[in-house]
Amino acid sequence: MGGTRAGKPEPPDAAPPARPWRAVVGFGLLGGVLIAGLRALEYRYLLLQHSAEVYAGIVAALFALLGIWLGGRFSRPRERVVLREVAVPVPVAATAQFTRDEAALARLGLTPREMGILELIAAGLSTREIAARLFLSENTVKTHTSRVFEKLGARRRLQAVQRAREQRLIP
Amino acid sequence: MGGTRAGKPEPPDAAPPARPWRAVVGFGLLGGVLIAGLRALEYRYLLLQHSAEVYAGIVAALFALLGIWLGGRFSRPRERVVLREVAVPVPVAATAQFTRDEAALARLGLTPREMGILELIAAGLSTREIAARLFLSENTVKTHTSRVFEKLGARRRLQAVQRAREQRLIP
DNA sequence: CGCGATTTCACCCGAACGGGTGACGCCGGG
DNA sequence: CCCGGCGTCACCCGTTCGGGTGAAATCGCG
Repeated sequence: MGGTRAGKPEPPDAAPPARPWRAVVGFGLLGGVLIAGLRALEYRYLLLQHSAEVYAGIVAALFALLGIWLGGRFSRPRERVVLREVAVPVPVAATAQFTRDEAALARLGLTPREMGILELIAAGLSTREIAARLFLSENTVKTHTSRVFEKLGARRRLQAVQRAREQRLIP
Repeated sequence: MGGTRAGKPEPPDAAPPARPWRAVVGFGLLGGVLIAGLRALEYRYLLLQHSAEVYAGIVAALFALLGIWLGGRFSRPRERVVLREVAVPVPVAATAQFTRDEAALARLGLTPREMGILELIAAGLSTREIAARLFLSENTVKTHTSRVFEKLGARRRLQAVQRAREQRLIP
């Protein structure tokens, strides 16, 4: 994200702040110096017959270049929005309904209750939330989760979910 | 989101089409006309004693303005890349290898580091294990996970994984 | 009926996690 | 040059989790 983190409601970035005046001042100064320099040159080596034209030409060229640079610098952003599409493959059968591997379930010896708990764990619910949803005490839920863990050989909820997923017990 | 989160591999689209030479030619012509005009003026009304300075000043100013205008004209508009996800149906492909939804990633503003941490979390690793694998301090890992949580709006590791999965950030 | 499996609950303790704050170095852009 | 984003790390505090033990109630089945 461009600006602040975490903010979801992010209005398009405002125009860049760039300080024109600073450049304008520098611009003026530079111009003065240039003119002074040229004048000094002119007075020191009065060698140009038609100095005026050459003089003007040089000044014009220099200032034109300077101007171009400045213009490029301060022309308001003029941003061009480029739409880039990223392909996000969505399986035709996105709704491919999941079927539990009953064999694996039997092999692991997970009871129905434990299976239910496991599903809720996989759904990201905390022990407390599971207890609330199933009208159980938190202790009970913890007991079940412990059993699930040992049957799945997991030491953490996430491991359990991962194991269960690769055993096709949950989608 | 500053949209610009874009990928690094950015082959910037070719430069804007605008034809510079036309402007350059016009620029030159205009310059010539201007100088000619000023010269005529000078010859016609030989009224300026120190015409050179004034002359130069005028030319400088005019050309500077011209330059600014030109610069603004040709400054390449900076591009703002907006990612858009487009659903591309893919054949049943059971082994459909996973591709991350970069748009979602940009939208959420997850940094590469955070994404890496998220992947390891999803793999079921504990904070300590992640720290060990990435040669980081546990505190650092915790900081990253915290950020991941707030960006994903999750309060638990499992919730984060679940969110990430449904946003197609991880398989 | 008795036995084993299942489900329910309690308590305790140490480890892990979540949340907050502060700080430092680096880098890239205005 | 200064600012902001990023990555790194520390410390603290409260909560949750994981693990262990124990113990009821319930139920299916022989």
